[in-house]
Amino acid sequence: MAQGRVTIVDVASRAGVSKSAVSFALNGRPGLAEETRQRILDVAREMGWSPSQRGRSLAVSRAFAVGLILARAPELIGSDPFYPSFIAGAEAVLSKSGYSLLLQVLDDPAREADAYHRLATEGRVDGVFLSDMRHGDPRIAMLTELGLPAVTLNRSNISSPFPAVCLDDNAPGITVATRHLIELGHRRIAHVTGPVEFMHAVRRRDAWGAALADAGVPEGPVVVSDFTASGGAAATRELLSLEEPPTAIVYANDLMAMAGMVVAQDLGFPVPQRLSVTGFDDTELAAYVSPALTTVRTSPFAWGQHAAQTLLQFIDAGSAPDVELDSPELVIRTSTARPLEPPLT
Amino acid sequence: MAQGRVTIVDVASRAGVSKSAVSFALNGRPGLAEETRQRILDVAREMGWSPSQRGRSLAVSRAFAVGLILARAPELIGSDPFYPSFIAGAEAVLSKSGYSLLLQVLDDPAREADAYHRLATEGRVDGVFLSDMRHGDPRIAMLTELGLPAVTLNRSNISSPFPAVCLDDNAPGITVATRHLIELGHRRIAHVTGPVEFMHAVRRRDAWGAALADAGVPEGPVVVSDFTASGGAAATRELLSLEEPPTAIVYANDLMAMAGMVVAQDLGFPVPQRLSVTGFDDTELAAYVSPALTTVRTSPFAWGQHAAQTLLQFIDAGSAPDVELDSPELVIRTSTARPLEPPLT
DNA sequence: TTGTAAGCGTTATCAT
DNA sequence: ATGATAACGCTTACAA
Repeated sequence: MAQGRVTIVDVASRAGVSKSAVSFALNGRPGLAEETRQRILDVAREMGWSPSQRGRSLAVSRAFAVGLILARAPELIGSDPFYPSFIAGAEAVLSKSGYSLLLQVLDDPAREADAYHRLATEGRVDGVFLSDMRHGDPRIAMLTELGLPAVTLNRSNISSPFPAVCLDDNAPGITVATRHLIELGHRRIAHVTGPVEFMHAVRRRDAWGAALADAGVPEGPVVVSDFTASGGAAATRELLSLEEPPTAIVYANDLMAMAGMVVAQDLGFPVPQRLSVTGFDDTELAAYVSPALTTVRTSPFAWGQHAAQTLLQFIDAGSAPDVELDSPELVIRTSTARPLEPPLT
Repeated sequence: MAQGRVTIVDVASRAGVSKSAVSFALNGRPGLAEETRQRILDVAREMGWSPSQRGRSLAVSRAFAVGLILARAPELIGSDPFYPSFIAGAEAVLSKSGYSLLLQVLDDPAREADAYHRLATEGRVDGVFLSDMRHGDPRIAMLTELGLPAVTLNRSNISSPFPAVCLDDNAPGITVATRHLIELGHRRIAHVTGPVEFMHAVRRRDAWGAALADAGVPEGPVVVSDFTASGGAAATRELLSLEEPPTAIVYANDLMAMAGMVVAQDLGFPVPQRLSVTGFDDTELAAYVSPALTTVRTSPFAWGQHAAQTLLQFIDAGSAPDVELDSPELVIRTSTARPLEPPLT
């Protein structure tokens, strides 16, 4: 097991210099002969030394870690392709700066406030990512209070002292999906959304509504669901048993859309002949269901990269500009087609 | 923002005792008058003090954190319901002990060794979870070398100094799935597996083979795939274009199974009439595809709990017993049925 | 250009 | 039972 770890003094004595010289060499500070610096670095590598994060942390009052707290039900996270890619993207830039990611998944959302509180008071992280922004999100007040830097993934509806890194914040992805259906000739276009507490749920709903209004198409029915397969199935059943069922449904995510397509076909609404369907996320499976799902492809990896970059800059400099990432693209597959009967005009 | 944090000396002086007294009170050490202890704790709460994790870490040479490194491609992690639940389970016990989880997702598996190395030498974590165990897994030698405690999720095929926490290690889940098909009367049962470097892939393959052998059923064809939807689709196409296509396929995970079912129906093999299909994982969507997928339900949350418990114990005590979790259960839905033609006996 | 010494906030040792 | 005092491993004035 770990015999006496090699520390900075070992390296110093081996290189015949003082501790501070080693520290300077490591951190690329000026005021060291290039030759000495090189020698020190060589010795360090040779001895397999990397500075103890613990000593470092204590000395500079930094944790060299940022946090991500997910308060959704695990099942929901599990079926969301977003997080792993986001985390991979974030990690790519964090690790370059010697930062780590602390992840917390809470099965009980009630413990959320407590979790942020602990992260802050124990000084485990220097900042956090705020995802799944909610209406009047209480976390931004909480974090300002705690003095913990943050970056919000998209915006809440309240003003925030934190930089926002936005991908599809105004849901242009849904706009283009809805337009696609309109162009195909659909006039009864429904929407299945997620819990209204989530900003992205209402933003998608609004984008859908605005796209319809823009085209002078009457607003179809909306069902508020919960982003789960079971929720998507139930919502679809509800929509298709209306007196005038829609000819197309815009779902707020792929999972609900895929479950919805199955329900539709069971109820005698073959997709896309009698019902067109669009999703959101472009999960891998979306291309392999039948019919293949027309959906909106986002790039969570890039989102993670920018979010991490912005967070680090905010931590460092005390401020960082908002970032708007490129709009996601619509991937057109076979779940969308012209409606059977032309609409009455 | 956070003005000068309150430290242990503040509490000490306010309570009129020494630093060590406060430390003793906090950690419930003997050698303190009950009255003093109480007074100290009161003052601490009153001042809103909690000990700095940084100072603590340096003093006791512990990070109070454990690591999880995922070296799969993010897409693959994203479609795997395993990790979020596992992490939630682990977190549930870690946070009770004041531990945190450090997560790293590597898009480039080549950086894996380096990642473990850094985690260890920088002293960021006190131990790690080893998942996705591989054949002759190089990580266990690496970690013994580094002196970093670990817990393996299931076993590798080589001996290990680390405790193993096992769920379905010998793939009884696949055994029961295969038996289920045999009992239905299938005699040409194929298998689609994951990359053979992964222990769980070969264990599942072996379990499938053993179940067939046990029942005196000839071993069907095997296609080595990659746990992705696209891989599952390709494998299925391959199996169904054989001269004697199987009447049932045991897939090593749900994603491949769901993609496979679609391919089968496209190729004129309606499920379950002409082809029975079983999956593995019981993702949420499995119940909402058509036909609903018969699959094996595991409990990653419990796995996470036990793994964390074991890891903490191993870190603390230097040893911990292996744990075998309950076998997963087979969830029978509508993707499996009796084969059309009775087998020739 | 290099070395010395004083923190950072704990815990742990050892007198008192 | 209690209180100095020395680690822990690093950074950073400041002195040489």
